[in-house]
Amino acid sequence: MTRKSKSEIGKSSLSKSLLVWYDRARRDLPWRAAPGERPDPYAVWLSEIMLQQTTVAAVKAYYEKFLALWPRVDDLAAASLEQVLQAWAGLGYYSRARNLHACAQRVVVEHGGVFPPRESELRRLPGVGPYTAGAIAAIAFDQPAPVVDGNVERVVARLLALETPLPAAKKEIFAFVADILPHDRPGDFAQAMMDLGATVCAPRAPGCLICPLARFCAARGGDPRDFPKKPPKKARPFRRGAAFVLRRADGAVLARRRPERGLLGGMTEFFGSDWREGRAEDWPEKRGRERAPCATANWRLAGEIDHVFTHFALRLAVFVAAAPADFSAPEGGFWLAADDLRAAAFPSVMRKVEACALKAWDLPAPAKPA
DNA sequence: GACCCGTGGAG
DNA sequence: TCTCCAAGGGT
Repeated sequence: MTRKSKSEIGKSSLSKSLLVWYDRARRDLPWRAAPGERPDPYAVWLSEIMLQQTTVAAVKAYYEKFLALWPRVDDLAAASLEQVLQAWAGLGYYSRARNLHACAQRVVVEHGGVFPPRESELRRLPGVGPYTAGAIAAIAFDQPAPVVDGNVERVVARLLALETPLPAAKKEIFAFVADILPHDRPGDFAQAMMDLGATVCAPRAPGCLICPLARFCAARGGDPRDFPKKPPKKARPFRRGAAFVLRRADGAVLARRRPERGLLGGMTEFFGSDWREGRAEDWPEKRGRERAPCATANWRLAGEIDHVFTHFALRLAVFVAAAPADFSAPEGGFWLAADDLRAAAFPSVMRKVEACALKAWDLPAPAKPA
């Protein structure tokens, strides 16, 4: 029997303390299997994609909706991209939805409808990066894969009092996690690290007094909030534009689809101008109207809406008009029937435009979709 | 590595 | 135009 070094004992003890805590304090989440049970890889994958840069609270309703609409991966693969985008609308980062759909089809066609258990195979699937591949391998298949997300980065940066700023510190963090990973419960270990980061080792209010890893933590004694070190953020530019909501007598509105790639790719939107950088005073009302999809309609300004994207803020002037009787949808446009409005693949910014227009017409705001 | 890509909630 | 951020991935 080989003697264990002091650091090996410390690492083993750290993992044990974490798992003991996890068995008592683990969060009960819809996609999480009961203790001792193996979760459905499809459910794990679906939840992991949705949880990318997205809060648990925001994901829950979408997760339930997707699982109800498409209980298995072949159901999702058989759906149209349009249906998937409609169901994803409002959750953000829409390339995830496009990749989700493509990934489901790949799993069906290339893997017989069964998710591959190996991290290296998972990594090749669209929308599955280093984190997600490790998470699925560990959680769904109990493979000893290191799982490093934002929570784990914060927990480890504090444990080690890492002076290296992110993202440069990722290598070091990954190596540490790989080193302490217990091979008997890799799935629970991954989820325990993330639960700890989410509920105890929180960004702003770390609960060091109740932390099971406090005795291992190098940041304890100082201010844990000093870690991880992060580079300063860039200023967010301001853009401005106009949106046009044209309404037919039967209540249908004119819409179009955005290009497959790029911002809000594949999503439905109202016609509008470009969104250009500039100050509010550089955008007189008249300039917006020039871009209207129907020159003969009597456009009036309904109001303005504000929306914040990841890398710019947007203010949109919302113009509304009744469609002339002889007007037909222009190239690239289509009429969205009043009954189909609620289910349309509108991103949140377009829901704001819609709400602004409905209010101007004194129409009731649509009920929030289930 | 840098930049693009949404949204809503907490503090 | 408060700031910060949440189970990242693609290019």
